[in-house]
This record gives sequence, structure tokens and C-alpha cells, in this order.
Amino acid sequence: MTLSVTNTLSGEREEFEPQDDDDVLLYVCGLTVSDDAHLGHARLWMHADVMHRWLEHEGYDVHHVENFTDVNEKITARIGEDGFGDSEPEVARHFTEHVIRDMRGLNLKRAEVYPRVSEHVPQIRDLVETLVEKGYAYESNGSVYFDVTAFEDYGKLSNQRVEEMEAQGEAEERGEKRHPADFALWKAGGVSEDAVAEHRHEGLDPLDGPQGETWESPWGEGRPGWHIECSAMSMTHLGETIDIHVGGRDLVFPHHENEVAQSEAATGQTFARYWLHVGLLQTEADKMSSSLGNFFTVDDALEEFGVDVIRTFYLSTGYGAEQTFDDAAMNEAEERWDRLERAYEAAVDAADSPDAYASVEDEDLRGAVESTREAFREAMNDDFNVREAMAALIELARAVNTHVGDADEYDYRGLREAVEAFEDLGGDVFGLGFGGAAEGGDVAIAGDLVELLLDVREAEREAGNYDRADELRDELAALGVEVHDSEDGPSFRFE
RNA sequence: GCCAAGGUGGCAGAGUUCGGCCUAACGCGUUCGCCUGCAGAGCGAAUCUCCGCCGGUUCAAAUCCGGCCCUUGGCUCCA
Repeated sequence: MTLSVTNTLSGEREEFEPQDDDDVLLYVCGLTVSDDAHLGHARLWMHADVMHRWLEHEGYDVHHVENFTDVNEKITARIGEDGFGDSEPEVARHFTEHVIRDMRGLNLKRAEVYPRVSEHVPQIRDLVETLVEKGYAYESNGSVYFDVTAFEDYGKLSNQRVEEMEAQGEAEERGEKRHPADFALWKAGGVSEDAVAEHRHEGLDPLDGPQGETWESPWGEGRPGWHIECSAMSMTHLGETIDIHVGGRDLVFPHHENEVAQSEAATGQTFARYWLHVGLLQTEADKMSSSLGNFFTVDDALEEFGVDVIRTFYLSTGYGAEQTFDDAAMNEAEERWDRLERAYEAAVDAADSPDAYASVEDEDLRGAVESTREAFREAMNDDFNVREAMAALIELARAVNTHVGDADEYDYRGLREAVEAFEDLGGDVFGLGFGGAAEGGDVAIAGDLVELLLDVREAEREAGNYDRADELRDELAALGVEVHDSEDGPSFRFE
């Protein structure tokens, strides 16, 4: 049973075989650091992260590179705003730091390298020079453009034809370009004032003017084009041919198409062997008036829902499909995560209880662990079908609940195996917080205090003072402590 | 107009690569039963015979073929 993925290049499902048996070269098309990241970005990261984790789980050494685009008009447009900084690098650093905090908060595995455009200008210049020398690019007024007609395979990723694009652009729109589909590899001069004005936020003095960085080049002072950066950084850190390139579906054309063209024209080698595109996150679209509050930053979402609920939300739809973010979806995610977490805690507690010392054998439980691992693996190998894999985990939760609820004596080994499956599959692969934070210090004391209150409440119950008992339970609930009565006495969990 | 992704039961969302185990997984919601002093959690059950529309292929189609409708993303220095 091997991994198969949907490759945008072929439009079909293909068996995944990395160039090297042990290593996987993974490039994730990163973010332009001109704003705080929102849940749409996080969805891409999360799916790339789960792919990374699954490949590692299957024994591969994953070399993960993810760029930050820190040279861009959108960044210069923010200069001087809200104390973000007085230069392009300062503004970029401000947002980069924020984005890294978000990534940590989302429990993403670290990439090996997070290259920045500003640190790869020499490589970009070299790449552009190579393209000019090979006849795939031409200089025009100090800018350099890629000549799409010179690259035979142009359009192979997005399935478009150069001839058809020809019809779209009127001659006067071409400006310095020979063909309307040609794109800039190197832009002459400083930042474009028009582009900056377009992204300039209100309340800023337009006379401040753009203050973007510029670099020397054989064609004069200028800045790198947008698409070239990914090619240069990918090649610098992972070589001419990578295994997997992950990106948002909105970037297939022109960005990824152009990456393929310029990279392959320069090296003569395949740029990326598998192109995996992540579907976009939709909001309740048509309420366009409230579009201000319509997009959630990662920051706010982390605050409101917590990592595990956010990850569970993303885990309920395959990476390739679109997903809608709304209250109902988040509520469902919350319920699903609670269910998993409760079952996990029940398994941990039961395995540690006196009833587990008898250690009977429950075939159903042990069978469930085994079928969960099998189903999970099969689902993940099926184009990273996270929803199916998640379903397998929930089946395990049911099996644990049934065992803990029905059995007089517990199957210690079966419970341990279940706990391990939760931690391995749900924790390591899905990045969910199973058994993560060790309880200590204040939390332990709080737990002892709750126990104390529950003892008091038990006394009230035995005395028939149910009003008082319910009051205590309600008050604890208000503090985030969920009380659960059973034959064996009360238990609780922190929400 | 062109390219791409998608239209599945109250919601959400797998399944379509390799047609039958799909009278459609997992979950959310609702209802009921067990449990409980009550509640929650848990377990069990019900709800939904149906997979955008039309036609075709087949013993058999959500899954294959043809046509149509709709939604979303992209279409040149803009992520």
C-alpha cells in the first residue's frame, strides 16, 4: 500500500515515488509578509504540515523549505503605517515575526529553511542572466521579461495555450513586452508608485512615496520580479528538481506556471515532479458588506478556538477541496475534538486505574486499535484523505468508550495500545494535543481543589441536598470544569 | 470567452482514480431508549431510498460516456 497523490501537472492520481528512496524534497509556496496571516493561509500550512508529518511517519526524511516573500509592493505600501517600520526590510521583519508566531501557535513542524527574497538576490540575478543567455528572456528598458513563446511547454501546468492568450492582450497593453503573456523577471528602477498606491492604506500621505529596496544588476538598478523568487530559492535549497511543490489553487496560473517555465528553461530539468494544490477557504461570501470582520486572522482564531479545534476543522475536509469557514463548521470541529479528547483521557485514566490491574483481554478493543491503524494508513495513503483518517480515529474513540463504559475490569494492554494510537496518529501525524502538556504546578493544585469540592458535593448528594449539589456543579461548569457523575463516583475534566 | 476545481441526505462532508460490499462512512443537528436524583458525557437506535438536470452504456452507476445548468478560483508585473 503506497501513497498516491493528485498531481496538477497530469490532472490525475499518481503513485508517489520520490527521486531518492529515503528523502522527500518538499517546497511550500509561502506568504508575502505584508499583513497578518489569516485562516486561509493557515489552511495551506496545516495541510502541508500534515503531508510532511505523514511522510515522516512513513519513514521518509523530509526536506521542507518554505519561503517568505519580503520584497513586494504590498510591503512598501505599509511603510510608516502603525509603527510597522520605516523601510521595506523593517516592515517585512515585523510581519515575518508575526507569521512565525502564528505558525508556532498552530503547532506546525518547522521547515528546514525559511528563505527570504531579500537574501537571494544574487541567485535571482544569476538565474535571470542564465535565461537571457539561453534566449528565453530579453531586456527591455532595464527590465527583463521571460519570453513565453521561446518555451515550448509553456502552459502545461494550467493547461493553457500561448496562442489563446495572444488574443487577449491588445498591443497597447503590452508596453515593453513582446507577448502579452510575457512576465517580468527583473523590474527596472525602484518600486512602482502605481502598484504601491493601489495597496496604500487610507490615512497615509501619498507623498511619502515608496521606499522599496533596489539592487544592482547587469541591466541597471532594479528589483526581482514576483515569480522568479520561488524558482531561485527552491533551486538554492533543494536543487534543480524537487519532489513535491505545495501551493494554493489560486496560484496555479500565472505564478506556478511561470515558475515551471523559468526553472525548466534554465536547467533543462523537471522543476517539480508532483504539484499539489490546496483548495481555498471560503467564508460566507455574499455578505460582502461585513467583509471587514469577515476574515479571521490566525491570531484571533487561536485565541477564540484554540489550536486543536482549528486543526480539527481543517482535518474535516480534504486538502484539494474548498472549505467553508463559518460558525456551524467551527462548532462541529469543537464537538469532534472534544469527543476525541474525552475518549483519549478516558483511556489514559482507565489504564491507570485499579480496575486495569486485573488486565482482562477485550478482543473488540484490541481489534479496534488494529483496524484504526489500518484504516488510518489506507486513508492517508489515498491522497492524504484526512477526513477518512479522522473517521478511523473517532471509531477508536467509540471502542474505548464502550470498553470503559461496559467492562468491570479493564484491558490494560488494549487501553495502552489505544493511547499509543491516539498519540501516534492523532498527536504525531495530525499534530493534535494528545497527551502534550504535562499537568503540573497550578493545574495540579487546581485539580486537587476540584476534588475537594466534589467531596463536599458528594456529601450534599448523599444528604439529598440536590439543589446545593447542582449549584456546585453549575458553578464549576462556569469555571470551565466539567463534572461527570457515574456509579464509581464523580469525575471531572478541564475544558 | 478560455483554463481549472466543484455540485452528494436538515447541515457538513467522505466515497467517483479500479461500476456491484453505497438502501451512501465519520461527525454535527433533531427525536427516542439505556444510564442518571436531575443534567452532561457515554452507549444504542431513528431521522435521510437518495447522490445538479437530461439522455446513454451495463445484469448492475453517486461512480463510465454525451449534452446542458449552476457555483467557486484564475486569465499578464496582482496574492
